[in-house]
Amino acid sequence: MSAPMSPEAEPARVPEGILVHPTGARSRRVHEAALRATCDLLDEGGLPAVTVDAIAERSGVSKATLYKHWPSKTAVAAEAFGRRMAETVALPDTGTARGDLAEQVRLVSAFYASPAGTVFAQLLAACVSDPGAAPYFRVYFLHGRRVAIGVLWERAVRRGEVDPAIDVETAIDILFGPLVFRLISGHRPLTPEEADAISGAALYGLLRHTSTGAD
Amino acid sequence: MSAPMSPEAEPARVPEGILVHPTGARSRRVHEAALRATCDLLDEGGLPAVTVDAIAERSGVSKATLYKHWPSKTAVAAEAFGRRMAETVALPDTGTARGDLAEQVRLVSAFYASPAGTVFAQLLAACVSDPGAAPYFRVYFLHGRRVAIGVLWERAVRRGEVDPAIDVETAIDILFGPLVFRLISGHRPLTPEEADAISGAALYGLLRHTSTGAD
Amino acid sequence: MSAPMSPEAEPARVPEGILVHPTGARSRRVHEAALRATCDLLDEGGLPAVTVDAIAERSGVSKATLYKHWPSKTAVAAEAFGRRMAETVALPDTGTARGDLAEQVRLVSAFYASPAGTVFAQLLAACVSDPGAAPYFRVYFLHGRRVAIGVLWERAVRRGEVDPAIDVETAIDILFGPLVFRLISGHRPLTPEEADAISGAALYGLLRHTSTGAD
Amino acid sequence: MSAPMSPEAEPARVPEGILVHPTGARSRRVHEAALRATCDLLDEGGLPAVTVDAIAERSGVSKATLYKHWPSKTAVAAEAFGRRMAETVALPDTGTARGDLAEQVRLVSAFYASPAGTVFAQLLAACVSDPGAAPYFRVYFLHGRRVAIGVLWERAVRRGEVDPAIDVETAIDILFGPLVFRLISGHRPLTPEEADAISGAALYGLLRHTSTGAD
DNA sequence: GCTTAACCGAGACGGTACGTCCCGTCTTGTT
DNA sequence: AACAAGACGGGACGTACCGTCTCGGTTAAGC
Repeated sequence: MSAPMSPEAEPARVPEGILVHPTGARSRRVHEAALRATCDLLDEGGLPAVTVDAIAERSGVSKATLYKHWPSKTAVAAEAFGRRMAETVALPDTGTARGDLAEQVRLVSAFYASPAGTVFAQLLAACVSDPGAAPYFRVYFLHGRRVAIGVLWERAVRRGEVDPAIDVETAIDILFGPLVFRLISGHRPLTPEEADAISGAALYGLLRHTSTGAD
Repeated sequence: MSAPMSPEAEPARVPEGILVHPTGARSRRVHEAALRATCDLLDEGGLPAVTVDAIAERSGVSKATLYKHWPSKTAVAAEAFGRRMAETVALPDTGTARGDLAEQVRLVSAFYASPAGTVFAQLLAACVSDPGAAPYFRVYFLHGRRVAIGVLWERAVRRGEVDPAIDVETAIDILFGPLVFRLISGHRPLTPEEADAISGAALYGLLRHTSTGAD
Repeated sequence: MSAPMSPEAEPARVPEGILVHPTGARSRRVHEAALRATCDLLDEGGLPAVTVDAIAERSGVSKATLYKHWPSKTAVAAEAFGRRMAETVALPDTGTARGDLAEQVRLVSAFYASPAGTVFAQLLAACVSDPGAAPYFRVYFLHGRRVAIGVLWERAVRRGEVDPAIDVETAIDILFGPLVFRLISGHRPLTPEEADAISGAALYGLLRHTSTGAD
Repeated sequence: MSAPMSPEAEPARVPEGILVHPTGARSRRVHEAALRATCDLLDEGGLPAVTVDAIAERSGVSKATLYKHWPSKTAVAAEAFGRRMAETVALPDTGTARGDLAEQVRLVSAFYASPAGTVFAQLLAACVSDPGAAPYFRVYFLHGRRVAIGVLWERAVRRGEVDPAIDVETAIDILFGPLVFRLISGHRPLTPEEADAISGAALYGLLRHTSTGAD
């Protein structure tokens, strides 16, 4: 809705409108303690290990206070996961849009296949039954990712390598939606080969090319 | 035992390995009663309304029996939902692959945006944390859908309209993965316009086309 | 340990030893505001409606301040209730001790059966698990009542109508203890008829009278 | 098992109407386990030590099950306390009604002044704010006591020692109500001397006796 | 009239217990 | 033998108050 697009943009601007919670020195410390404990729990047992009671016990933050800072445990986990992952964003630069995008699809595919990818899937799934947590996931995780891909796309547009009529949002979803689909439903594996097949087909399109040329 | 999903892929072979449960006349009646009750519950309150206790009470099937037929409530819901939806599959035939596929993306997008689409999202999400239910969802729902799209794709391949080097599985995921992504994360709407933007970009590819023409 | 019985005994003497709190003009205003808010809460929902948070919000007095004036919310409620009820004490004067005491038992029984009687029971009960509040209840409520009955009793003693060997405390407990017992445990109703039965038996004793006359 | 309601009337007749809970061998064992654990907790810390969580942990009975057997923790405590105390009822037999009743008042006064008396007071008080528990307290504790006193009273009536016009319920409340009042409010001590003063005044009445002799 | 110290409001916080929900297992008795 | 009925242990939920503890901001007395 309103999230600023710059890499360093502070969430303090209240993106999505409602991620508000107590402020002040003490509250900030409490907030961080809860996020740190939640990260540990995610590492140890994924999202299922993240229960409100566990966060409270591990962090020393009381349950009532947790509910004053977040609408649900999923929201805490989304913020904790998003904040940590924000550090690990590294964009490829191969010289061509084709190369950059294909590489990025490969990277994201590998990420999804990793343990962190499992957590990503659990969070994504949890947001379906926990609408209050969805904004947290979008703001603290998805948003940063989409911004990063946006940089790649803009670069490609400036170079004239991609179709400028295509919205970046559409492009992102076409490249990564297939990976998400597979991650969630598990109907196909997430291997580098599959990643290349997907990026290849997405970049060049599904329709026959020779038909436009000659033949 | 289970609904045959397509001409060649018979689930009777116990696909995915473990969809077994008691047989016999009495058991069959019990099985159907549970599925019927589950359908009602899905209609009334979506997946959250489907609890083992509710199915048992509504269907007259005891909880112990339910656990002999299915590994979890999500599995029951997946089978119930899949069976019902199997009746409503109708493939477009516009005369061109481009038209058929674009229309199908529009239809699926509309389906996802409907109440049934909400249930679909809930089931998909539930499968993440309930691995035992995932096969049921694939066999009783996804499989039929993919087979149907496969028919469209084969037709297009025979006509020479699509790139035959692209695997049908890849094509399916590129066309519908973006919709699934949006359905789950809610970061973009599922309107007909968006559906067309996606199918357009997917069919023609993200890279600039003029490059193929001249230059 | 117990409250002095004299009519003029002012609470300012700090009976029971520990009913101390900040003084000064500002504090007095705060004190009154809290009592007023507590009275309102008692009217609206009885003692259960009296929570420290509710008093604070309603009165504008902060929780920390409340704890500087009273040891617990029960103490506030006891003082608020006692102060208000102090205005409503009216002693019967029928001409005979028998009539006065019987009428008083009837009046108290009716009071116990009224909404205010419910609050009385709640306060009495609360003092069991909140020893810090008991002095407040005794000083601000019970004391006044016992003093009033003491007036009746003294009058009767002077008239020679009652047994002067019986301590006024004993007499009070025999006349009103039964009512309190019923109020708390609810094993018998608090009707005027029952009140008369109790006062009658208490005044004349349980033993057979004819036996003393004849035999 | 339970306080006899009358020589032969079994509580199974659902006294007070609603003390129902699951039956069957397993349930009976669970019921007993909960009561035993509650007794231990009462011994260790009185009613405040009886929390639903504590009963559950100590007895191995789950919270949900506890709530299927009793409406509240107070009800459990009342039943546990009542059942245990039922064993300790011993009636005096001094030869005269006067002696029997005075002795009984002394005994009850001593009981109230004992640790068990504290628990009694806590239960009585708790029933005020927990109406669902009151029937349990009446059925499992008060009733047995009142029946016992009733035996004393009947004996006295048959002997012609007490006024037959006085209902036994009234007599009981006059003799023991004062003790209960003192126990709860703490305005006077519960010593043997006070007990005798009370029973003396109650048995002979508050009015002057010389009037019956002459005049 | 100006400090300055006591008092206050606002409210966040840790803690304890609550009563509920649903799961998956197990027992009992029936058909 | 398979089933209905349903009790049970377990675990997590979200809420309600409590009593304590910072923070700043007002008084209102004493200098």
